[in-house]
Amino acid sequence: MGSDKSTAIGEYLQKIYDVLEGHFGNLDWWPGETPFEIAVGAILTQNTNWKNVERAIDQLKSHGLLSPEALLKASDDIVAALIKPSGYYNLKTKRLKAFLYFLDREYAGSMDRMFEADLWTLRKKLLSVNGIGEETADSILLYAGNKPIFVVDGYTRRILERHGIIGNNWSYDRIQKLYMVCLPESAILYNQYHALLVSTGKHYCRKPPLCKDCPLQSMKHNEII
DNA sequence: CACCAGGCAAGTA
DNA sequence: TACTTGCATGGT
Repeated sequence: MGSDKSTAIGEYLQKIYDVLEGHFGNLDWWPGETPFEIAVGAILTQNTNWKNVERAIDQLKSHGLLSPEALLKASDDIVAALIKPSGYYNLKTKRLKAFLYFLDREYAGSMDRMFEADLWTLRKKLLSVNGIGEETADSILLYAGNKPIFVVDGYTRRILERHGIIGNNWSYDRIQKLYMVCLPESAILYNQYHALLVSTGKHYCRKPPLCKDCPLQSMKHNEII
């Protein structure tokens, strides 16, 4: 991995990265064949198990609705029925449509054209879409658009908290900046790092006594913060 | 049976 | 600003 900004926290975050990468290897995220599919997945996976999201995406795909034009034309009832396994299906139908209207209005329905926009300007615009919050916006930017922006999720927060790196009241922005200030600006790095944190969160660090086989078990928490 | 999962927005004080 | 609640399926 590249050099850091030579702070204690920066070195610590890199150490975590190295340990996790040694354990999980190269994960090459996000599961999804096209940028649009990834954006749809980012919305559908809100507070939802990825396995359920896969079912929903498979259904959209098998009905030929995994393109902005097709999905925009499909009725809400049809979409809701197809994405049912992902939960909150009525709400998520509205959120998908809100994103589609935005994409159509601002970028003629083209993901490519959307990603030509300036990163932070685009982020702000995505956040103005109803149903797209910080994590969803950043997931779309990083995983669909290959933009160098760090994604913070529940797993990230939980792992950092448990290891004494952040407090329980740190804002999304603060955690995101912690990473982005300490680590080199790299979409490839941020992609892999977030994927590693999610894998860690899924398999370990679930309930408070840290499990013995957690890859981070050996890490010291030397008075970070 | 309870609890969780790759959140978000709207309502309340 | 800082809580609280609704949204919903499928797995453990």
